[in-house]
Amino acid sequence: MLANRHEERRLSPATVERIRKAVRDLGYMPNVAARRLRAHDPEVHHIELGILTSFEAPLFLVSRVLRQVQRMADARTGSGRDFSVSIAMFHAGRLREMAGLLNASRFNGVVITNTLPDDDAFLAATTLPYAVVVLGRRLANYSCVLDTPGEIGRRAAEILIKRGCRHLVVLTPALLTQSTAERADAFCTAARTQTGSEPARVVAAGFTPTQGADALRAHLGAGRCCDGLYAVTDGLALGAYQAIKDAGRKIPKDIAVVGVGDHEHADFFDPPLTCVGPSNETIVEEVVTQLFDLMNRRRVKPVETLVPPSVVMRASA
Amino acid sequence: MLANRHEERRLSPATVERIRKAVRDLGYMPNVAARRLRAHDPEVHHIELGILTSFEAPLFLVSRVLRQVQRMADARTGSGRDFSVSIAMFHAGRLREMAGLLNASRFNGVVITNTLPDDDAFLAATTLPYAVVVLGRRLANYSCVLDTPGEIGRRAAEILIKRGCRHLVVLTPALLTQSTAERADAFCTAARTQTGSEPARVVAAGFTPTQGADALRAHLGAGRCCDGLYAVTDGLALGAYQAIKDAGRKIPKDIAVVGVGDHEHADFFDPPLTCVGPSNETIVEEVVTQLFDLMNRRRVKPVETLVPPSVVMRASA
DNA sequence: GCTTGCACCTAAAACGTTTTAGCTTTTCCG
DNA sequence: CGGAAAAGCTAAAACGTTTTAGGTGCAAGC
Repeated sequence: MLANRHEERRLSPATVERIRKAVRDLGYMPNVAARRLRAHDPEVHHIELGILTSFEAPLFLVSRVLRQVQRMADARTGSGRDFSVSIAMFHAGRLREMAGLLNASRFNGVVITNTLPDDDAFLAATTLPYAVVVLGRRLANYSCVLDTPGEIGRRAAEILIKRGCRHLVVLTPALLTQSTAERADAFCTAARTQTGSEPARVVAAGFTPTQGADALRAHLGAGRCCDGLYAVTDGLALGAYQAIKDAGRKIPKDIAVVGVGDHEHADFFDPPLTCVGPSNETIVEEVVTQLFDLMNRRRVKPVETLVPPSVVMRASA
Repeated sequence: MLANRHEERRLSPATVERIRKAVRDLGYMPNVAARRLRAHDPEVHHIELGILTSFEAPLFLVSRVLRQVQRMADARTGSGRDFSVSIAMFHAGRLREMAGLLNASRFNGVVITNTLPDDDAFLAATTLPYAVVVLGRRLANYSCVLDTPGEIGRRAAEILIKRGCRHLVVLTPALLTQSTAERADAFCTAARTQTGSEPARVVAAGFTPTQGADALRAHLGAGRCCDGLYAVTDGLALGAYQAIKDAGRKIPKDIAVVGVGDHEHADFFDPPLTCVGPSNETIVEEVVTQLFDLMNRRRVKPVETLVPPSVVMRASA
């Protein structure tokens, strides 16, 4: 019903009310696609960008990507172009069910992240016919931006070993993504070759601090010795802090801790968390550049970008 | 170009490549609105829901709202309905510039939050012709869900006073939203009437822990006495922790701290943060219920819901 | 009684895409 | 070389909405 334009169309209040009542009675729900099609100015192309992430994953990196995408979009808006940017979520492992992905009727370009193996299989099987950048997974048919989990794990081990730690522990969630698994493996390999002994693997039920604390508490409680910890996620590191303090140990004197820097406030942990992990700044920059390059056809073949890790030494190791 | 259906249409590879080249050369960008209009099954109504927040604001509450909206949407999907849910961001104070809001060509229903006064003025002036729920602001022409900042501030003061604190401080950002301003005022009023003296107001440049730490450090450094602190935002509380510890004081022995519980990990702060603030669980539930009620026309007149504060006593006060 | 202006109604066009059907051309096979 | 199948081309219809244009009826003003 005339998106709110009854005034300039000089409809009488009675008619407006009559229409409104009919709308209510019929339970009418307008079709936004039709409205947009009709309403838009034929001169300007409307471009829809999306950042696709799973419900389960944290939004720290995603929101940084969104902000950067919007910044680029704002810079290019005007002169026949006009962008909408949004975050959409899928149930982990069920990306294929997301409406409008396959028939390209929802986005002109997307950044996809936090996928599970099922999602990766889906993506690998069908090349989506628009601009796609995958963050954190290697898929041959798409442009990907990846951290280097092997190097991350290795450098985390080095930091702890250089401090003199000899009894290492790696704290991981039960469901490993490709990246976290590789980080943990590389950490163990590096530790084994340099100290001669295999680090203990402590497995938490999930990603939350509570789950991390529970897992580590059980490990420490069993009397195992531990003087250096690598947590593959900052949330887990935060839980580990609590378990360590509860056990009466000091960070970093008794147990040094290294995290990955995927938490907004890692430098306000107590003590501030030393991090070896993907360089978020660079990753975001790279992802967004590639997305726009793809849309402008400046690039046609998919590329794979490896972003070297960033190391931030703070007080925890 | 035929959303990836060249195989079943039996186009020769040569033609496909020719078309692809033409597409590239022309810089063609498909119109998703047109595609959707054409592609969708006439039997099923597609409903588009959005959560609108400002770029500057944290996503903690927003992501909880999204998850809850999606849960309701999933439960109602099927039998002629089909939902898409997304987060869209506007530049704080410039909500009016967001494309498709005024002409209702983007969403069938929205939750709006983290608005600034300019945005509120815009909303108050034009009644958007679809389902709208405003979170955290009082606007007569929309359904609103609000916390009770007055009560929050008052109870925060009570907690500190009951502990025996007499030299109170309230830590706020420079740009106050309606809620944070009311919280701080109520805190001061309650403190004044119960202790007889006015709390000190410490103003941080912004919302980040760093800014909070800087502001409080300056205050403590100036030798002012302080034994109880209320931070109107958890981010600020986190910064305050650092400043307090740097000054060699203990929490809560020397300075007790109360936050608001808007941070995901407030119970993993060291010591865990006592919070008096909006009850996120209830707020999210209420917002989403109202959104769906509006869309189903179960409710027609806007309502205003006040959500009483939740108090979580932890170790910091 | 005639004009004027207002409120309302109706029909048709337009937005950009995909699908369908029908027709023409090319290719393949014996 | 004839015929069938494959591939290509073209035109038209459809998706749901808003806008435009044109028309009808009614009241007010001369």
